[in-house]
Amino acid sequence: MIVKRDFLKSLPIFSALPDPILDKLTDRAEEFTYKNGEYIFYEGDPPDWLCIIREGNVKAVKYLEDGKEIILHVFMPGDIFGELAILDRRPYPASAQSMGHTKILKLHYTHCRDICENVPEVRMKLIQSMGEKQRGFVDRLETAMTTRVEKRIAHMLLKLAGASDSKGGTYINLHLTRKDIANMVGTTIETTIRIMSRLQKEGIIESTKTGITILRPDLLRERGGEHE
Amino acid sequence: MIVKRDFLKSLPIFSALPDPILDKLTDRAEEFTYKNGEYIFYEGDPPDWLCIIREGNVKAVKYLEDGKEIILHVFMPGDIFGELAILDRRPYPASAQSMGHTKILKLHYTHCRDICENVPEVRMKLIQSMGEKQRGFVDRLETAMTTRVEKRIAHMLLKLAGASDSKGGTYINLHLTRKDIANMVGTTIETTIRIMSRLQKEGIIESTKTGITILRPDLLRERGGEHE
DNA sequence: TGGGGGCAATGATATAAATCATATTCCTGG
DNA sequence: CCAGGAATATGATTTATATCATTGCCCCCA
Repeated sequence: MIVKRDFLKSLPIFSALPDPILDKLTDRAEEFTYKNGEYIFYEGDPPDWLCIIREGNVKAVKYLEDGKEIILHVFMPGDIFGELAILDRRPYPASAQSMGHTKILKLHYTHCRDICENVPEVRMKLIQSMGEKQRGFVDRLETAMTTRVEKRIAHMLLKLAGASDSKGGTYINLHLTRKDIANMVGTTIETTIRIMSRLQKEGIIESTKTGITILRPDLLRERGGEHE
Repeated sequence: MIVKRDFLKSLPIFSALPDPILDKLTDRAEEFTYKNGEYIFYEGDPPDWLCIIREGNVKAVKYLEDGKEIILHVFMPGDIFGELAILDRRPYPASAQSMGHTKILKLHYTHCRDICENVPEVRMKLIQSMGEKQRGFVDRLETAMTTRVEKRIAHMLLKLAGASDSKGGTYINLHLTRKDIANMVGTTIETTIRIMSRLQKEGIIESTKTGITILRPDLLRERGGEHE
């Protein structure tokens, strides 16, 4: 399985790994495929797996008592999630749900914990990625605390365009439904549809089946930043 | 300075530290005092210090372009903040501001980084505390994404009461202004005042100069949880 | 000791967004 | 290839909350 090995090697976290250890890791990494809407794990599950996205996208979701869904984060190909599993052994704080068809590499925590203990570079990378995540949450909170919904959506779109690898951060290579967007910014589907339609009519964004293009990042930033 | 040493020893993170290392650390820990509103550090500062609260409270704040303040977190006595300084060396993502009079112990990152490298127990504790923080953010986001302001406030009060060490989690030992509360849940001062007054009139909470008592946690939970 | 600035309180009004209601289109799985 | 559920769209109505405006209080310090 040369391809799997190369994929692991290509990840920043494992790039410094000596070959023999990498081989063993490759051996132990199990690949799974998921269909749209399937869960990789549920909130509260014992955190036994560290997951890496090979293909597709995964959303971290949480459900309120009234059934309302909150999307905490959208993971991209190459992203690692569930890394708390290795570091602190408490239950997953959210569920991980497949968006469309995905391929996920899973590593059992016992395997990578050893590596993490023994290879300082891997440990460092993992800690750095936790730091990244924390900064991501700060940003996420900033979005969520903004009152006007249009601002929240604008902020979120710009952020996603930056994260999704694309020419100049203007294309969001993701199939997001209006419901997804609503659950990311904490509003209703109807409001999201109205605002997205307005942004589209004004020529600021273009929304297709495959993704969203930000035609005028400048104007969108204005929407996201100013106090009207 | 026996007292300072004992204080450090009393912290979970340093409790496993061998005596000689603890002594050295005690020596290197500098104590500072801050008045209400003073900043311990600013967003964007180089993250040179790990801070521990000896007395008082500190809020982690961020400012939007329009000057609006967002309170990300309120730290309690014994809490550690700025720990990203040791782990990943990127600028602080938020400012730390003193609430009332505080005493802060500061450790330069070079000093504790060595300890962190060499004493696995300390490293573990630190990573665990990062995990805690991440879970805290998830919870924070959950609050922020709730639409009704009353729910958000109820959720936040219950959370604070749990964090603040008090008999049965019904007393918030903190001087929060209505503005603080507004900035924690992302609303205006007026709306906060109205909702807090209502909750007080209904006998659910009691607000005094020194803190807030939750008289009816059950009713508050209802407010925070139900869909009206 | 007296003023002044921050904080709480409250009313009136405007408005953004939730809610309710219905179509229409679009996929997708059988 | 068809049916039916999901997603998009749009209108009407209600409601929560932002916004504007004013007042009084308290406490801090000059």
